[in-house]
Amino acid sequence: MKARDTFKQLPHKTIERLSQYRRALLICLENNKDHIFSHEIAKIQHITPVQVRRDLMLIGYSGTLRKGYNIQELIDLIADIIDSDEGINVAIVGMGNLGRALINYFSGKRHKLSIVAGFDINPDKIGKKVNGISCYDSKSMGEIIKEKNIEIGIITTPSSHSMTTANQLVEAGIKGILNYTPKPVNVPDGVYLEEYDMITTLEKVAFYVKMENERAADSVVTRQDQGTAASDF
Amino acid sequence: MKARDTFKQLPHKTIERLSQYRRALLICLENNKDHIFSHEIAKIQHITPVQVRRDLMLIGYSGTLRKGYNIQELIDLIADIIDSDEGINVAIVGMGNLGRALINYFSGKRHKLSIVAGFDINPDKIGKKVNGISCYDSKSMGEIIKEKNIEIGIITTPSSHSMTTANQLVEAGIKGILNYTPKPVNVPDGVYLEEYDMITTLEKVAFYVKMENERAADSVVTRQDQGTAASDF
DNA sequence: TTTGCATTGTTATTAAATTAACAATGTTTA
DNA sequence: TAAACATTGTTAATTTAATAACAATGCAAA
Ligand SMILES: NC(=O)c1ccc[n+]([C@@H]2O[C@H](COP(=O)([O-])OP(=O)(O)OC[C@H]3O[C@@H](n4cnc5c(N)ncnc54)[C@H](O)[C@@H]3O)[C@@H](O)[C@H]2O)c1
Ligand SMILES: NC(=O)c1ccc[n+]([C@@H]2O[C@H](COP(=O)([O-])OP(=O)(O)OC[C@H]3O[C@@H](n4cnc5c(N)ncnc54)[C@H](O)[C@@H]3O)[C@@H](O)[C@H]2O)c1
Repeated sequence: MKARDTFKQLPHKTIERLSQYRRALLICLENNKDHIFSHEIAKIQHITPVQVRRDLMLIGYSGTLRKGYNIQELIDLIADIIDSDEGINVAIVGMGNLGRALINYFSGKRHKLSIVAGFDINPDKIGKKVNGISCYDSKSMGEIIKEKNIEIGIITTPSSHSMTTANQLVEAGIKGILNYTPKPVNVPDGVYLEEYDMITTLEKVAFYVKMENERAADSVVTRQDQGTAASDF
Repeated sequence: MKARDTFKQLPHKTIERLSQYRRALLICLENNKDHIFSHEIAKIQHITPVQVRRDLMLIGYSGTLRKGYNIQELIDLIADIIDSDEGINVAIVGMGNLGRALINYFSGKRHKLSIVAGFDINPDKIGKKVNGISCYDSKSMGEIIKEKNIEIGIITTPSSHSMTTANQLVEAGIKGILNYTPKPVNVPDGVYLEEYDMITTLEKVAFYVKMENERAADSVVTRQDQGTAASDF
């Protein structure tokens, strides 16, 4: 069994954390650090040091006792695991507010993951460039995606068009889809799909804020109750 | 124990799914459906019907045998659980590409969750409005947040400023923070924090696409190997 | 030099989340 | 009317993820 085969069995959560560790490590590297302890990584990511060590164990990386992990080595290893050697090309479908924000954001950030095309149906947008990325007519998706060897599609159309767009992407031979619209899509087996839902996260925060508010309100009531009870004596 | 107390113990994942169920249900309602089966919800959300039924069991909702769940009722119940009666006010800090996209997106969508202010440090942005939302100077965060009773802050500043911003928000008495920058922040206990990392998700998609590519490549090799082996006979 | 200590790496345990199993029930069909 | 069926609701089992426990190691201080 090849080393990379063991990576296939990494827990999904570990994959996510590796991406996050790398981000933290890159920042540390900029600050001229060369080694880092598990508890330092843990602090940054709001997790436990054990979790960090366990993840690193799973990818077979060893640190140095009392010195920690070599940052550059670890970055390289993570790259080995999650990046693909040749890089992966990405397209954005729907060059609206979010699509453009994403393009601006990603431009020239990651070597191995590059947005190389945008698609839209609005004639005003087709043919224009955003941050150096051309916007093509959605109708030409099939050709462009093959021509530019695009493997991942990001959907940022209005949600009413998410399914059509997913179908077009699948038809064009895409391998992975990241759907930012709040309307989930269906794709056949073999196409990796991630639904990325911004409202859910905000609603989750709101829920726990609400819970905390109620807890606080309750504990005031409880304190009053106790007070009354005490005055009975 | 009040009914809402049982909700405090709902699994985190269930909270997330409730938000997603509601979204799906609202769409179904628009299409003039009035009832829905667990397997229909499941299909939309790419999960199993059992998961749906289990979640609904946890929130104590019962459907009708062979008829499914009453969509409106379920929407209302979910609202009871995750929304707060009075609504929650939200602020965006960092009125850049992402901040503006979020404002455009949220404007007039959810009653119970409204973005009511933006903050920035760029004089060109301060005093302007985006989609009806005023942009204030970050310096006045303390006052405005109290004045407008804002409980949740969304951070969309450059990542170099995420920690400063989080501190300002905490200082101003915010209850929950949603951090969209790739640089995690630290907040004291009692402030609910969610780190929302867009790169991680894309990198995750890329990882599984890569795995699939390698699997496909391997299986070609395997097939050739088998071919060779067979021709030995 | 020795003792204590910080830190890693790994196994064991616990907790959280998902899935499976199946009884209950009322509807439809034969 | 009876048999088959679709669907819910719930408990049990399984899987996945996180945490705890602790041995091993070698540096630092005494
Ligand atoms: N803006 C946000 O912050 C935000 C946040 C979360 C989710 N979303 C979701 O992202 C999606 C886009 O949001 P937005 O604010 O950028 O909307 P937008 O209206 O600004 O942009 C949508 C773009 O998609 C194009 N489009 C429409 N139909 C298309 C099709 N069939 N093929 C290709 N392009 C098509 C439009 O011409 C437009 O340029 C929406 O589904 C929204 O719900 C947005
Ligand atoms: N654009 C995206 O699609 C995207 C995606 C994922 C993550 N992000 C993250 O979101 C953040 C914002 O991205 P963007 O593309 O909108 O950047 P941007 O540069 O367009 O916007 C940043 C805004 O923050 C303001 N700002 C700077 N310092 C501030 C401070 N201390 N207080 C208040 N405001 C301040 C700037 O004036 C600017 O208006 C970044 O951290 C980025 O990494 C962006």
